[in-house]
Amino acid sequence: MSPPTRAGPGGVTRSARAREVVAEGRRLLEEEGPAALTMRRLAERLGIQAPSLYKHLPDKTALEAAIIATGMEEAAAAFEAAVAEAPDAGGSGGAGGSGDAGGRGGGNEALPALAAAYREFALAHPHLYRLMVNGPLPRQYLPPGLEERTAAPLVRVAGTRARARAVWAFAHGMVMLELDQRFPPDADLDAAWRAGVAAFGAA
Amino acid sequence: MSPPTRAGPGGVTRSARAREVVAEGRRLLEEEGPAALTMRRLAERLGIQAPSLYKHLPDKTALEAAIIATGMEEAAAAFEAAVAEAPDAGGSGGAGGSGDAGGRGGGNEALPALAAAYREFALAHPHLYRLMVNGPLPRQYLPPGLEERTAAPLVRVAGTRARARAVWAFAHGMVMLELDQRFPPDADLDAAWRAGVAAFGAA
DNA sequence: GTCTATATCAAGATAGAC
DNA sequence: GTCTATCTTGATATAGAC
Repeated sequence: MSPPTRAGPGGVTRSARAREVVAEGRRLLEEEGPAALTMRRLAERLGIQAPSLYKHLPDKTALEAAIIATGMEEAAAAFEAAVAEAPDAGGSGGAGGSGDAGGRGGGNEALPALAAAYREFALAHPHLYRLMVNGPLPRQYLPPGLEERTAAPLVRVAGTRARARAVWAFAHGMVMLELDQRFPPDADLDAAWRAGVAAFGAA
Repeated sequence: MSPPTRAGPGGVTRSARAREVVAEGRRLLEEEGPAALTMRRLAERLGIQAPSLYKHLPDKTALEAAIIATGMEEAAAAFEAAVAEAPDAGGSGGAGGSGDAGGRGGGNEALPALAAAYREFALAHPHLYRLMVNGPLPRQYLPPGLEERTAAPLVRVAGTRARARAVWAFAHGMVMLELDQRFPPDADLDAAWRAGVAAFGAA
């Protein structure tokens, strides 16, 4: 029987064992942070020696790219669910195409829901989020279309691309400043989120 | 005669030589990025050996904190100038205190001016900006009041603290996403900035 | 204020046997 | 798929002489 491989990120075929390695790498990252994500520590957790990892992954950047891909899949699903469940929004699913550009007028709940989902994901996976957004995306190692899929819900809700980028920047900035503890300890971050969402919702 | 020292960051007295070391460290950082900012490379640029640096600075984190302080002073001055020069805004300078809270109504030019100054500073000093905003501020090593002074122009322009934090997040997010090349190469970033500034200006 | 010598640590990665 | 042995690199920092 042929080995149980599947198409993986970037069209690279990856073995089942490789997927286990990536999964353990993600666990290590999420539990102990980026500094702990070394080939040695990962091998230790898998009960093997570090050089053995190179039988499954070409190098560390491939490991990181694969971890990023798992995070983006999850984030995309969470964003899609948030928009789908919000009233007055993309209830028609993703098949409709370009017809319904929400966000016009006042009563759309999709933007707050999406903002909440974004914040929730980032705070639930701080180290993963940082890895995902730090520096240029390793696009050549990611499954085609994944980046677009992750961004799609926001583009739909925001109306225009310019607004989508501005809203993304707001959410990303809020999350990073919160994770980096740049706000005063007594700052009301819920209020800041509301202020931003209100500003973009009003226009 | 006593050595020409001055009060420095955190109230620590620092020698003239130490200030030269910090200045060279900043140059190194800005020219070659954070990975190049090592004690060895810094010493090399100064024409001395790495261990000699420890006669002037206790350790590397103190060096980074001192570099951050120089950046924050410059940023604060730039933000103050931007607000002061904008029409219908803080023309009365910084002495007036709490009286004029701009940003109400429609015609205020202070917010766009401040946003432009923020972007300009970050893009002119990308590595320095990253060092300044990456991770928690080393507040105990910074001159007292510097953080507040840097934030003050935005707080004045935004009206409320919640809005100030939201606007900061937007600007920070835009800058980080731009520096990290997370937007598509053909994205119209000026339009995204305008969309964000318009949203916060309209409310 | 600068030097030499050195301690300590840890990283990514390769070669080649089994 | 895993192992051992090893290479290569590079970092922060200390001790102690001058």
